[in-house]
Amino acid sequence: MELDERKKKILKAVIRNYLETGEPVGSRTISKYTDLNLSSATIRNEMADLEEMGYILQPHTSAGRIPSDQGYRFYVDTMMEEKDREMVELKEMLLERQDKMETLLKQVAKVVAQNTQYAAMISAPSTHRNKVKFIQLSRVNPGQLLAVIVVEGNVIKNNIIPVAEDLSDENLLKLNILLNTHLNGLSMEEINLGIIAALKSQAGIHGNIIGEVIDAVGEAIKADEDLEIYTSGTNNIFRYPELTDNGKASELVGTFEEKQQLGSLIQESLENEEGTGIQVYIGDEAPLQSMKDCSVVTATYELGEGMKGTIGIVGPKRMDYDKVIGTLRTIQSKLDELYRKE
Amino acid sequence: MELDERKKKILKAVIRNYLETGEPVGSRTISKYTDLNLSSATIRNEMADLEEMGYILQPHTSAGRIPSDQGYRFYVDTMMEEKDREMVELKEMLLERQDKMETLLKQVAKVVAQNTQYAAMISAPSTHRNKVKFIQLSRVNPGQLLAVIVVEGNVIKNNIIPVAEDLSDENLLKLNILLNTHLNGLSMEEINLGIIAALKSQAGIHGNIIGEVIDAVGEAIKADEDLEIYTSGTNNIFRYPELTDNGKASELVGTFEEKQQLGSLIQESLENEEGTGIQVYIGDEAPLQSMKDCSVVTATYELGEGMKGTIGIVGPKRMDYDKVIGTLRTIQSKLDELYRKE
DNA sequence: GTTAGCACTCTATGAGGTTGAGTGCTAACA
DNA sequence: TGTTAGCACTCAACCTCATAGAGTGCTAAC
Repeated sequence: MELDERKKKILKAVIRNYLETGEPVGSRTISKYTDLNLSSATIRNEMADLEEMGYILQPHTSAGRIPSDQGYRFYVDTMMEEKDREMVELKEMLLERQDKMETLLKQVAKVVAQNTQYAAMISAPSTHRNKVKFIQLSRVNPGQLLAVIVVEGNVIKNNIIPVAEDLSDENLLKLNILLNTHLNGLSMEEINLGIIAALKSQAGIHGNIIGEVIDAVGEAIKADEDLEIYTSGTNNIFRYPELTDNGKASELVGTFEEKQQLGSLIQESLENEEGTGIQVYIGDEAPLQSMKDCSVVTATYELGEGMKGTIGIVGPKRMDYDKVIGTLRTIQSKLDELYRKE
Repeated sequence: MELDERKKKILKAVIRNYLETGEPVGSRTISKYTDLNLSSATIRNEMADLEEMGYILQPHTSAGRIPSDQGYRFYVDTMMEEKDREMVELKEMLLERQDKMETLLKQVAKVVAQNTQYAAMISAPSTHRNKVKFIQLSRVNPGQLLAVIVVEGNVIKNNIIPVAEDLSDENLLKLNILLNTHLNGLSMEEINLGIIAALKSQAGIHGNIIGEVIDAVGEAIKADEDLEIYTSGTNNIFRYPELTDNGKASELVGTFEEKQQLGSLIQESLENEEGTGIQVYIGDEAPLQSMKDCSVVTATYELGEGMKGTIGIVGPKRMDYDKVIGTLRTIQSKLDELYRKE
């Protein structure tokens, strides 16, 4: 069977209507509120076809139709009309420039959640590929060294390194020079065991203690930056009964609290990125079991210097895709703008 | 009317039973399952008295009794039998020592939530009163200085300071010495505008740029450490219908996500602290509107050096107070132990 | 002071009936 | 051949009513 123009129009009408009301849509409604000028009977025939083709389905025999996952997918892929979103708060927010990445991200998440009325999350940009700019070891206490590492994008890591034996000022200075000359300009990804070993052999005679410290610095650099993820508007899920019935809410809230779980979503989104960097996962398409009754829309953003992160929105399948995608696009461009200004 | 021994016994039985079952408790149940050997009729008379005195109440005329807030309060204050809690996971967890405060706190929250099956939160210890141990300014980029400040307890703060004009190596060194000699040993609280001004005048001739940097360091020290709070087991609230009915869940989840809101609870708990540092808020007693149908138990903990933080547990009023308080006490002592070992 | 007995209250449960939205099918129509 | 009016049918949602059962308060007797 073919999906002709009329069927498309009807499908679109069904989806639009269902997105608005959340109620199954009947043939009479379609017949009255479209410019097709067809009787409900004709619509019924067409709807039966659409159901057979898998685009819509009936919750029960005597109810109207609701879109199936396939129907949503078709809508998102071919029929959406993105809405432009003006977000005043966002503009104001970005005017007073945030020095702290954390604050910025939290605010973005909040604005997104408030604008869309869905649950939002945002991952801090990964800095693995950023280059080391500056390394410094200082003596804080006898027996404790402080290692500070700054990478491009002014991301700062610090670690306290316990040492068995004190280093002389002279050795500390040497070590600092050694570390900086060898590691500056390398990305954190590139600093591997081989490089660390080479460094150690260069340090030469000073032996054990220095070896220890170099190892610790290596560790500090490698240390899996624990995926920072911020969420906002988790409680928006309570606006949608289909996400809250039968204890589904518990699962979702759990997932949003255990931020690592959201990691797989971030991962997936960064990997599949192409084009606009916006992706829609409908129902089972999302990699998280707890979201099988949701739709998830993700967008990657870039803060320059290869620092890529992901914003995600989680809501019911009958999500206002147009609005959500419009919002995410606006955010993407604002963040881009923000970076360029710097 | 007086609360004699028999009434107390009956009250205790009602509360115990209700904590277990969550169902209103009838006179017959009490008559059968206590060692009082009284008929249900007698119990009924006593229960009528207890109701008049405000310790228990009836959801409706033909139902059993449930404890009132006053009843819970009486129970918590005078009749509780704390249960010793052995928490194997906790021991294991603390064996592999956590170097990062953040990881430690998250794990504690998780263990507490899992053990009690209520929602848990924990605030990072405040470091306002901790003394500055070490300050260092370094040049990262032309035009950007990195300020690293270490306070007792090895809490590290860092800030990038933009400078209009580059400082010479010599001046930077002088500045470092100046900052360390004057600020070391002071607590962050103690470093006020007066001290900063004195420092500036000491810096003397170098004038503007140095003044700017000193101001920025002052800012960095003052910068309200944004109350770090971690939560775990928020979704445990779904185990208790009385917290989930009529959209209450939404409010609670919101409060747990917006961590600042939990701040007032932390505050309250630290202020009212006395004795064991454990406090119970029943219903309206908690400072948060969203928790008016909950009970909240908080415990302050100390990681030495005056670093005090708060652990909180939020659950239904029919919470297993004995277990919760036992758990918190165990945690308190483990954390104390942990510090002593260091 | 304690208890047995009884009338009373109120919730929870389930059966039965009604309504209304919506369908599928058929036959007539353009 | 596509469209439509009409009709019988289905099913969830809602209301009502009756019943069972848990529990109470009160009274009178022990």
